[in-house]
Amino acid sequence: MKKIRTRIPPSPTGMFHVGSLRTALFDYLYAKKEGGDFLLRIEDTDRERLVEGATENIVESLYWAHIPPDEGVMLDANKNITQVGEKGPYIQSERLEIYKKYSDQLLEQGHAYYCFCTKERLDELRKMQELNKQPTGYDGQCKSLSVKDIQEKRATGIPHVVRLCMPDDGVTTWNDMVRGKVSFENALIDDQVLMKTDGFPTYHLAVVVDDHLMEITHVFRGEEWLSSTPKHIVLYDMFGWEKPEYAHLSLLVNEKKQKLSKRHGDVSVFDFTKKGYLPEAMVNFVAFLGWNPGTEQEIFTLDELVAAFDFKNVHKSPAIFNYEKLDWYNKEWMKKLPVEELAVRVKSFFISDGVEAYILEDQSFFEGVVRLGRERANTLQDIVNNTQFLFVDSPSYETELLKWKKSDLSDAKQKLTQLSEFLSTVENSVWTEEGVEGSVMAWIKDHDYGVGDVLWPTRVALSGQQFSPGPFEIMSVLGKEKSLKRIGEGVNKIFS
RNA sequence: GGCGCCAUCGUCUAGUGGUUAGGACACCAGGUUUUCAUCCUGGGAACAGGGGUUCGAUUCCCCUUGGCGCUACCA
Repeated sequence: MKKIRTRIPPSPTGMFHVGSLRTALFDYLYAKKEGGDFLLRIEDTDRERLVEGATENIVESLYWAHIPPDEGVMLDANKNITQVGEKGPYIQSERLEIYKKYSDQLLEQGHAYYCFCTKERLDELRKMQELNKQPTGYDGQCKSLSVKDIQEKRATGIPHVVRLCMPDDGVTTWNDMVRGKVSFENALIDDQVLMKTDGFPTYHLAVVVDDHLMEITHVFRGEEWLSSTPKHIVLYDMFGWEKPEYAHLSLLVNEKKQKLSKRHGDVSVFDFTKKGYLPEAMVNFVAFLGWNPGTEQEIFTLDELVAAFDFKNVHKSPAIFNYEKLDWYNKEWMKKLPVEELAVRVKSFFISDGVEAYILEDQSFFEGVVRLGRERANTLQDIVNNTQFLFVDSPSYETELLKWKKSDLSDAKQKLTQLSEFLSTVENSVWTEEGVEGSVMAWIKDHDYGVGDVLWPTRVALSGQQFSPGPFEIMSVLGKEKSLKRIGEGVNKIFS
């Protein structure tokens, strides 16, 4: 039984895309499920679109999502980029002589030919074809060049590319893991450029050569590759190599059902990490785009996904990337994570927001903050946003806010004054959420006060906000001293 | 234009010839509650259309329509 090997081959042309994350996740899940390996290969053959730092971003995104590669481009102990494995290099720009070798082989065998056509001619050709409503594609002019012509042109240094010599009859068919039988007529397929004038291979040559040399058994990729698959299959046959299994995954699309692109909103993994989405939520969400476990379970850990994953539940229609559902997953995961763990994750968001690091050293305070912040948060950033009032000296708010429903401010002042006196008698040892709640509720009952008449102004005095966590939660986080200070300030705001 | 892929609630989806077409998100209503959130209960909401095949089609086949993808010396 051959070892299963999958791979994610991103181009470093920008931040790692959520669609690539989903493909990578499926690669990872399948490999892990089958006891195989998952590799990362960097496909940097387009020299013009290279983006600095993109490779780092790709690797870091994979690690962030907890789906690190087993082989290929990886991170070392110091978080530096490194390459690990016997089949390297795993960065295509470092493999140029390999592609040259195979390109030459194709040339020799007559499966490819030199093409000296200029960009201008090609543009012109395409324009004419479009004008005449003909299928676009190379017209094969250089295919019939004589050996002598070729030698002359090469000798004079005219730039050339190498083109694949597609068979002009027959049908290329394969059995796709998600789509079943797919066929294309060879005659309709263009003589694809394999080697560019700059000596770099195109995707089509490089991907086939590398997947073969790296012993990739399963190729999972987006549906946009469906129509170029015949070219790849033809190449495998020309080389006499064993073909991998293909699975063309449905596209991730936006509300307008178009391919997700950065022109419309957030599409890179980094966009979501910086907003405070958890990798667990992101992975969980993205796994459910085009796949389902066949049960009604919605929340899955990575390990559970590995166990449950099966291609028979991968389906073929495109999936809209639904940000609201992502929020829900993130909220669920924030609830599910232990508070101390969530505190670790959210810490940097507080720091970025300007909270002094030493304040967060107080573990019980910080965890209290987090516990209370996550109740109303969809993201880590939300936790920061809705707990800001806990970090200020005194919350600022309109005095009117202290007024509860049909009650009035002087009543609020009276209740707060009395409550303050009572609270100052509460022992520090009782000053927990439950302790304060028990004491205060009993006190309210003893005085036969309306619960809202007391608790509303108290909560507002503590938080300064119309909507906030409950007063007992806040008091337990703030502690007795600060709580009494805020209630006192509330009293002073009201001039009776 | 050519080629290809796709088609169940608004969204993610279950369903593989016989179901009151199920769940989740979102939405709406009610309840709990000191606010908001949580939580609980309930509700509206879908098989694109037309032909076949069949005793019977959401399910199988064909056509139409619609959406999308590819059609580069980009991946």
